[in-house]
Amino acid sequence: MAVTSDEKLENFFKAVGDPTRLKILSLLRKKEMCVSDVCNHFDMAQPTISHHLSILKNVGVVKARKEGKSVYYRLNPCCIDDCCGGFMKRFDCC
Amino acid sequence: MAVTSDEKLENFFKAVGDPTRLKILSLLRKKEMCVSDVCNHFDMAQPTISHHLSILKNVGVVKARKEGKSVYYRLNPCCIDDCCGGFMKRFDCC
DNA sequence: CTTAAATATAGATACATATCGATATATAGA
DNA sequence: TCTATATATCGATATGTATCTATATTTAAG
Repeated sequence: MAVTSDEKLENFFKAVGDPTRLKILSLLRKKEMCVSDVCNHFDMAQPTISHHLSILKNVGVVKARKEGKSVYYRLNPCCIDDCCGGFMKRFDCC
Repeated sequence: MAVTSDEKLENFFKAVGDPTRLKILSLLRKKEMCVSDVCNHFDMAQPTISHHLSILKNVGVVKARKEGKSVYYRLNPCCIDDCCGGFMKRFDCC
């Protein structure tokens, strides 16, 4: 398996090293959700949530799917596997 | 095994989500190093490196040992295992 | 075609953090 | 004890980022 680059790891860890985004990921653990669903779990403006979702999407830890007026976000566990697993492997933690 | 808290994960990911600190961790992969050893690998002032090392130490991913005038830092793989492994487990990535 | 709803983008601002130089602290050696 | 070396701490500054409001974009419904 190819080694995960430092840059990818850095961006991934930066993305998940934020309390709001950690909570969003936990929300998406069981089922996909559209933006307004996610918003309902936070006391933040909608553009703020959109911004967090786009950061998560950019690193690949969530994926988006458009349906009608809504955009549904879902978890992409492969990304977590790649980054966390790759990081652990680098330090012989597995 | 106890679940790793969101706060611990957040601080761990914040700590490793930085290019300088990622590189420091890679340097410590094979052997422990004192602060000035680490400094020799960067084009940064010594207090900056000390600051990065203290962040890594605070989250537990490195440990420090004093010997004479020097302070030696070494990797603590258990912490990586806990955080990355715990995160993967949370999302059924293992 | 017009309106309403869902989401994204833009611009502004406040807060966090990375970095530096100066300096304090601790320790070994003369 | 005095000096030199290694590291940490402090205060200042510049850069990055989270957040907001306002607005643009897209799509469904009437």
